[in-house]
Amino acid sequence: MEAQVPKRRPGRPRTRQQALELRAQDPIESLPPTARRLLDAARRILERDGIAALSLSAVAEEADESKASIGYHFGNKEGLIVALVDSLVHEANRGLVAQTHQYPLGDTRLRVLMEGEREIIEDTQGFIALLEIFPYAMRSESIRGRIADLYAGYRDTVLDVLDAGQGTPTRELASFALLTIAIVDGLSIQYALDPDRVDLEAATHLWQRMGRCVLSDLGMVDIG
Amino acid sequence: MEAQVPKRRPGRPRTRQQALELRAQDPIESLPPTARRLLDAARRILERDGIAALSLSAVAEEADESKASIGYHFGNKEGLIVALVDSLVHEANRGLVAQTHQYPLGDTRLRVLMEGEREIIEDTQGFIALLEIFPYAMRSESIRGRIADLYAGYRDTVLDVLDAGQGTPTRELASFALLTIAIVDGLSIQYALDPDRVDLEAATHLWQRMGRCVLSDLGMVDIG
DNA sequence: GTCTATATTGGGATAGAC
DNA sequence: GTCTATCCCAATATAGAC
Repeated sequence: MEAQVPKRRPGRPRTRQQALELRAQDPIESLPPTARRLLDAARRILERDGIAALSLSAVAEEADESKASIGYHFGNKEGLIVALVDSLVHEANRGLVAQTHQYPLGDTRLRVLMEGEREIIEDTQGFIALLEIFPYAMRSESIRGRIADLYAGYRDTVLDVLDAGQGTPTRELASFALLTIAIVDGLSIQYALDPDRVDLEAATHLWQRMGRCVLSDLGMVDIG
Repeated sequence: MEAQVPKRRPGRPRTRQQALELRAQDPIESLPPTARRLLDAARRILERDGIAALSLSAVAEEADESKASIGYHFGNKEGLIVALVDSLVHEANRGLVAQTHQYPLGDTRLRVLMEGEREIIEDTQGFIALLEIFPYAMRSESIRGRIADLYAGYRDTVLDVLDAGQGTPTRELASFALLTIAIVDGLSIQYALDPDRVDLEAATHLWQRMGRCVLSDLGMVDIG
């Protein structure tokens, strides 16, 4: 009896348009019900108890399914984690896009983006879950590629906010997107480790000031 | 036969002076030779093969010692990892302090700090090792506290560079230190995941520009 | 497709000789 | 202080019945 292998293996998207399309499809909606229950259970365990607690037995019990069904649907543990990453990545993308695209282009949306960062940092769950997977990601080409694509998507979203996404961004704008994402991650780490000694309010305020400073220099936006 | 428990348990340093003193002592120099070999072996395995490969058998083999000796010297695996974190933390601190303190105060040192960041990001080994431990850290109070102290030390070092360390920093300066460290970590993550799509050169250049912009605003430094 | 039962491995811990 | 040998357990994977 052959174990089923993960089906879709989409190539890394080459253009921003392709990346946007990739973000649109839900990787878990097409799964059989049992596989979906298993995946949901895995996500709950990862976020509640961490990667160390993510054993096949724990997943089976949490999902109220059998251990063997994991092997059937995902091949092995690696396959389960790949699917889990896909689901986390999709969710994370959906969240960011939803948060920014409900606002009009330009000044307001940028302010929303930067102020929204603080909420994202305080809601560390999703990010922490990805950090827990990081050790796996650095050893598995397919997992690392998926997370790398997630980050590329994040950067594209920031670019969309800044210039509505047309054309090739300047080197400065691309760098600004890189830094914006880096700030979110970096602050999340320090805040998760030690919330008492990390003043997110002041930090995001200063970061906004720095952004305003350089963006007006670049002639991009004036959010005063 | 009682297992030996880790000896030093220094309280969390309360002042910047205490933090500096803490950074001065080497936590592994006082260890017996066998314990030291075990710890060095653990560090090699962590950096080479990741946390998943850090089993007691692997450590014993790499160190050419017996598995039981780990239990004797460190109590259990958790104790070994705590000691490992101490050693990584000490090393990381030494690196940053050495890099900044060889330069004169003020403008030059700040530029060195910011340009040195790029090297730190490209040399991801130490940071990746800490990230691999992150899942443990979030579940173990003593490990998390040690890493939190490391970050507090980093931030203090940045403050030293900015104002030579006297007095209580303003909220803005404290935030700047926070952001500086966050940038290093955040860029490291994106660079580790996908070096081809991350232009460190341009990103650090833009970050320097943003720093210059806001610091001159604050009347702190002019590194033009 | 799903389950029970089991094979097999490898990990962490420790007793007891030296 | 250090080693050998062993114990116990948890985990993954899979065979085979239904």
